Amino acid sequence: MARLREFDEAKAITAVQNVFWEKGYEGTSYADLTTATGLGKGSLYAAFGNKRALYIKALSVYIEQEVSLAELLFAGIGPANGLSTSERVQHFLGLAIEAIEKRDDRRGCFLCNASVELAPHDGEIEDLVTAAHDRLTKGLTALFDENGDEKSRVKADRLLAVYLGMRVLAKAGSSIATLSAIREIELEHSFL
Amino acid sequence: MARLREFDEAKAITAVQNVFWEKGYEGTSYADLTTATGLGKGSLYAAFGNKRALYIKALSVYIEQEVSLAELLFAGIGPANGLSTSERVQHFLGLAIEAIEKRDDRRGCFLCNASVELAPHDGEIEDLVTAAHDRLTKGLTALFDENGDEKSRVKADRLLAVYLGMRVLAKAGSSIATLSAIREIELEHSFL
DNA sequence: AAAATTCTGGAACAATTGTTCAAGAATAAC
DNA sequence: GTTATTCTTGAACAATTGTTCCAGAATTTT
Repeated sequence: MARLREFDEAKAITAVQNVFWEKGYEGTSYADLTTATGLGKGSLYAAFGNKRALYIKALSVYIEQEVSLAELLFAGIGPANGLSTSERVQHFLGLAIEAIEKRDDRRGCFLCNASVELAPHDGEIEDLVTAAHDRLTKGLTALFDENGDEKSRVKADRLLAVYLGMRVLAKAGSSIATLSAIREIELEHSFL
Repeated sequence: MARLREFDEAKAITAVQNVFWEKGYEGTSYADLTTATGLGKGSLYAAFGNKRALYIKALSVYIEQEVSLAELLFAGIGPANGLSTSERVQHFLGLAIEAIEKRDDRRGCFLCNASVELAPHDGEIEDLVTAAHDRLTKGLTALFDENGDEKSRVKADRLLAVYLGMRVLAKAGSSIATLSAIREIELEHSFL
């Protein structure tokens, strides 16, 4: 043992996450990351490695946080306790709306961004993204299964597509009215 | 008048389009573009301008081509003549599946890629993307109107979201089986 | 053929890229 | 307090970035 690490590792990767989330992988320079974290290049490299490793770390943390929350939502655990199937789906799609509505945040879903920008070119990132999608799909499938839905799996896949599509529309500048209307009709249709 | 332009302008922007489509805006260097077109930097700059102008040009051409085709499909004109509403929607969503199935092409939809990477940061590109989405939505709305659908507009927005979501899933590595199943259930649900 | 004009390729540019490394600061163990 | 170890900062690095510019090639008009 010797000199202790001065910076908070978790805060650093949160800062890194925000930069990649906002600007994408190629749009982010290592200088952006040192600025955002307030660290020297040496420290960042020593702690996490190169730019790609940093991105993978940030994405992994994002997935672990957001997908876990979604799983709780789908399962009706915690804050989602007592919510109906429809209400849980409503909250899920609401993620895409609230980011715009409440936070004026057009960074979209980091997972979705990674799928578009990097998954086709980087096998490791593809695996991360695929695993995250699988967890979401499984959670949604179980949710639909609660109602004895026979096509639970396909409906789960389709709902994930709707969610991702809404995220894309939000980045493209779709209005809250449009996004809300999509969610509304989606809820009507899914549970006839 | 003096020396004539030696290269084919249309071929050049097609080459440029393919590079941006494959690698994204930030992932593409001007050197990539000169390599792809076979032109010197001077020629490219003289003919089209800087990197951003080149991207906007390539995106505009893509939109004009693809959105026009989609409009014909929705309207049942040309190759789509005689197709039912359901069949036209099937073909539309098929765009996301066939790229993978027939061409093993994971570049996705250039318009969707632009929405994710650039629309939130570049107003001019946002406008292009929004206009394209509007044309698609209008075409779909008219299609649903043929059946006297009262919620044609919202259904159009929702279908666009499904399409974009499928494009994201395809980039993320979703199987053809999954994508096809999504399309199938989407067709069942949309026309009850 | 000469002149005028436009195109072409690539050299040149400063700025930025991702990464490495070394010199010094800070702390734990002795 | 000394030693050993780890951390921190930032200088240094070669490579690449987007862009400009110029010398020469090509073509039309005179």
